Amino acid sequence: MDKLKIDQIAENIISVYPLLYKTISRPIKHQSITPGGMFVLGSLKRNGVQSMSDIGKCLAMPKPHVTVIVDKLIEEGYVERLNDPNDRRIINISITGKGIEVFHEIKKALAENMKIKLLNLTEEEHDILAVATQQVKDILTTILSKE
Amino acid sequence: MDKLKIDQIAENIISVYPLLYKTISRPIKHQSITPGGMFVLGSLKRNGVQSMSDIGKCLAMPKPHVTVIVDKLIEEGYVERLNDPNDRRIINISITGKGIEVFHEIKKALAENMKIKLLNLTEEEHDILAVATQQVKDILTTILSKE
DNA sequence: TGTAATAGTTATAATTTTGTAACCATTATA
DNA sequence: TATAATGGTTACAAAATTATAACTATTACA
Repeated sequence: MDKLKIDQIAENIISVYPLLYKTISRPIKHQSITPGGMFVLGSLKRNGVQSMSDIGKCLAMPKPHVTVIVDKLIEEGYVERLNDPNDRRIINISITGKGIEVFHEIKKALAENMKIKLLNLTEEEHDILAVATQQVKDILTTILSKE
Repeated sequence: MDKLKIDQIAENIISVYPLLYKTISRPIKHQSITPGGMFVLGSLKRNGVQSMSDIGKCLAMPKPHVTVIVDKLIEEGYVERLNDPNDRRIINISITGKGIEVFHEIKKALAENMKIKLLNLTEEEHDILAVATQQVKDILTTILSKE
């Protein structure tokens, strides 16, 4: 286990977060959705139907918080509750057409917002950023979905 | 401008954001510092002395919030106020030795926390993550340092 | 069957973040 | 000099996140 490399990863993550935050939080503003709601929609969009616990695990979010967020999303018609036929304790959450729509809208606003800034980059940097963000996403997802 | 690639970057960023936040916020808990305080320390550590407005701009944080956070950081002795000799309206914030210390402590806790999870990864994945986070950091920093 | 474990909700409180408006001191400018 | 603009603080309210504990319903298992 290379200690130096882990320190570097930690350092990078600490500095990247506020930067990401800056690029992401603005487009979400003015929408009828909170950041938490957006994350839940994103998780459902990526992973398909998920139980309440699954969502909490995926986003490292406490269960009561998931309940609150899902309640609000249902109120807006962005997701719906489904009973699990095999285990009646489980409640599966499914994103609706309207939910997918609003998710794309926000993603479009985010892309639009980024496009202005990305204009200053070279084609090569675009490629690097596309691959690098994908890799970070994949690996962190793997790490955090365990247990 | 490759629209598809930008969409992919936007998509990745939306999914990475909550994951990063969770990896950061957990180790910070139980410390005498909030995520916001951590971001301010990080900004000062990377950019050196900054005015209140600079901090707000760098972190896309409203000014009153910066004041509140800096007040708390000063209370703990992690940063200090410096008067600007050229413009008496400006107050520059400088990280102290104690601030650097606590920043490193938390980074160590973050690294420690990640180490456990990183154990499940291959050496190759470690390399990928180290490089990828570095690239994301560098490129986003470039983009956002422009105005 | 009886007990423990799991899935989810409810309620409540504390903390953090965000937003707004008013305000003072200082600087820039017409 | 009078006025506007800038940097920062204060005060307040609202929203979002986090944490905890108690609770119901269902399932697993000894």
